[in-house]
Amino acid sequence: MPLTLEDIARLSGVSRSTVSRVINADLNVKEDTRRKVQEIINNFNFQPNLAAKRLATGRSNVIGVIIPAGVSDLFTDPYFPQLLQGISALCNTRDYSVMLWLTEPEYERRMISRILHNSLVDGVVVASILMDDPIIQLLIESKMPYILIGRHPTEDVNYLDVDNLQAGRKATMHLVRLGYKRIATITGKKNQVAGYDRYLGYVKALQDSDMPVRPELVADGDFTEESGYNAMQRLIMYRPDAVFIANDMMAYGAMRALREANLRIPEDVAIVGFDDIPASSKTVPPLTTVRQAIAPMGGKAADLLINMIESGTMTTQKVIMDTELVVRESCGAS
Amino acid sequence: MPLTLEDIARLSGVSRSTVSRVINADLNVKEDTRRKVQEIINNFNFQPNLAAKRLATGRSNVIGVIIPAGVSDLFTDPYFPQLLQGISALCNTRDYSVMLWLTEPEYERRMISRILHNSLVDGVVVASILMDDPIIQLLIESKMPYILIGRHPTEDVNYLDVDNLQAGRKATMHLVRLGYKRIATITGKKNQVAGYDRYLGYVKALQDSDMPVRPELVADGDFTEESGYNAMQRLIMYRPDAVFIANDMMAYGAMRALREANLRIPEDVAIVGFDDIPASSKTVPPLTTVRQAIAPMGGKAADLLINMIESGTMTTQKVIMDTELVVRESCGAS
DNA sequence: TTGTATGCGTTATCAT
DNA sequence: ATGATAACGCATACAA
Repeated sequence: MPLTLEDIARLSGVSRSTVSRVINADLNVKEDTRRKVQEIINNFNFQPNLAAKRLATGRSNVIGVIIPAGVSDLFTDPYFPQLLQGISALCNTRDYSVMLWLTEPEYERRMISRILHNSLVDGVVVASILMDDPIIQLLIESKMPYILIGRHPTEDVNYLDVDNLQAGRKATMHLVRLGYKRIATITGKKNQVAGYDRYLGYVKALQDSDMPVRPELVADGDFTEESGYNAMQRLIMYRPDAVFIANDMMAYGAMRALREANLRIPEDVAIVGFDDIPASSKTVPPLTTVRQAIAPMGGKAADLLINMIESGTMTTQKVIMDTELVVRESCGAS
Repeated sequence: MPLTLEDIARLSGVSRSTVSRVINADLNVKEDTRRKVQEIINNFNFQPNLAAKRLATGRSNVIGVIIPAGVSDLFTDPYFPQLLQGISALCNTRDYSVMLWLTEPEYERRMISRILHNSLVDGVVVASILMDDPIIQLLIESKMPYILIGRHPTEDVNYLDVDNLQAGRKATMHLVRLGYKRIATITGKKNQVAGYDRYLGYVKALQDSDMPVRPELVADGDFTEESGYNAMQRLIMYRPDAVFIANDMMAYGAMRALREANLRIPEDVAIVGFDDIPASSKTVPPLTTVRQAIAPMGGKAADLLINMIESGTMTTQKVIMDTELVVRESCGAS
């Protein structure tokens, strides 16, 4: 039912090829006819059929975003919305569209394999990969341009990440400098790179300060509020005077546990979180936390991916984004 | 580079059409050859080119989701992630993919028009529409199957929504029954249907109870935490003993304002929110709020849309989802 | 039951 | 500078 190149050609008295040239800004077209054709296009609000374009050129101007829904909590953590926002905004500027897949673990492999081979997208951004995720292999084999959000230990893998290790170190170091002696940590999932690296940063800060890493002061969580609450309850008996917590959601849980135990923040226990999600400036007391620029990271990822697509190159990229420690009352700042 | 039907045909010693029949589960194919072909397909992990399929059939098995990013706060409110989750999960079950557009106000019209005409998607879900949104007209004119999330006052428009009016009435009525006399409200944006309808529900509850609607007890917000905080500060001087607040984010802001004014919840001021976002069971005190099933609503919307697409009908649909009042301590429940 | 031929709406190559 | 024509990979009407 929609108009085609052929229709526009007939209406403006030229051939299909000329119309195509006008649309693709080909220089070999007389200014006069260009204007004439463009007017018809505008009048009828003609939009070329992208499926046909895809078939003819091999490119769709669509990138895929794959979010393994099982990995993190899509509902409570604004991480993914922000990432999507960044990706989407950049795609708008470069005339790309985004295809979104929230993959469920049970279908993940099959679905990924479909995505990589059915030619719907020119490249993919894959968010929140596990350290040992098998889909990496599929990605590499597929020859499709891709970029991971989240560092990956393997060689020859394209990724983009915040410097979780440095950030974890910086956050813990802040507590060291403030004079805390029994600094604990609540970790994220250690099979996720972010969880692992933040934990390593904590360890490194203590080692660099010649302080012991006490196993009883390391409590594992899984990035959810609930797990932060539980982890803090386990930690309390070991009397930490400060805690570095691998994300803000868990920090809220930890604060809840401290409140229930009638411990004051930061007088009895100081807290540092990670993410600076919007609510963190509104907690009581406001949370000291590491700010990572999620949306810009998404934009950067999409930009790199589109560059790879358009240049046809697949050079390995490893980009590390900076972070910033936002100091608030939860660890004693005024 | 990827394999084509032709390749598979050659490899399995049949014709292109037979392979096509196998893939599309056509009954007219001998079980024997079906198995043979299927095996080749599996061995080579063949995936048909969807652009070509789209071109040949006129259908892409892709639906679009359009979220006007200007309308609400994508980052702090889990509404959109949940909606996306519901849509995505349903699409997985029906073998559809989703294309996501977060439209920015300045480009919105042009972008929508492109989406509706470039044949990338078979239909669209449009979230969070303004009451007077001009894109409705574009939708109707385009003849593309669509469904709005959010009631729309115009006739002959397909939408799906929670019953905001009933829910607002139910929430306010709860406060009436508990004996509160000076019940205030903090509204959402009144040019969004949800904001408007929840406000109407508040008014209706008071009228049905022969209580006056006092203008000074109505404070307008815009669904953000900050606006809830400001609105509550304005309300305090008029001494409300209870407040119905049009969403949970604003309720958090209001609770912050009350805390700063040294007013106790619910002893001095009782609170009812709307959304039951995950954090609402963890506030102090836990928030009484209206729960709407967002993800299921997204799934339902996608289901309806796909039905429209596959049946080729465009009958007007108006579906209203139920809500549930979750009573917690913020209005005096144990 | 299977194969052949045609068309879907573009782009791209080749003439003119 | 422009037009005719052949792909692109699939589905499908028709023939066998």
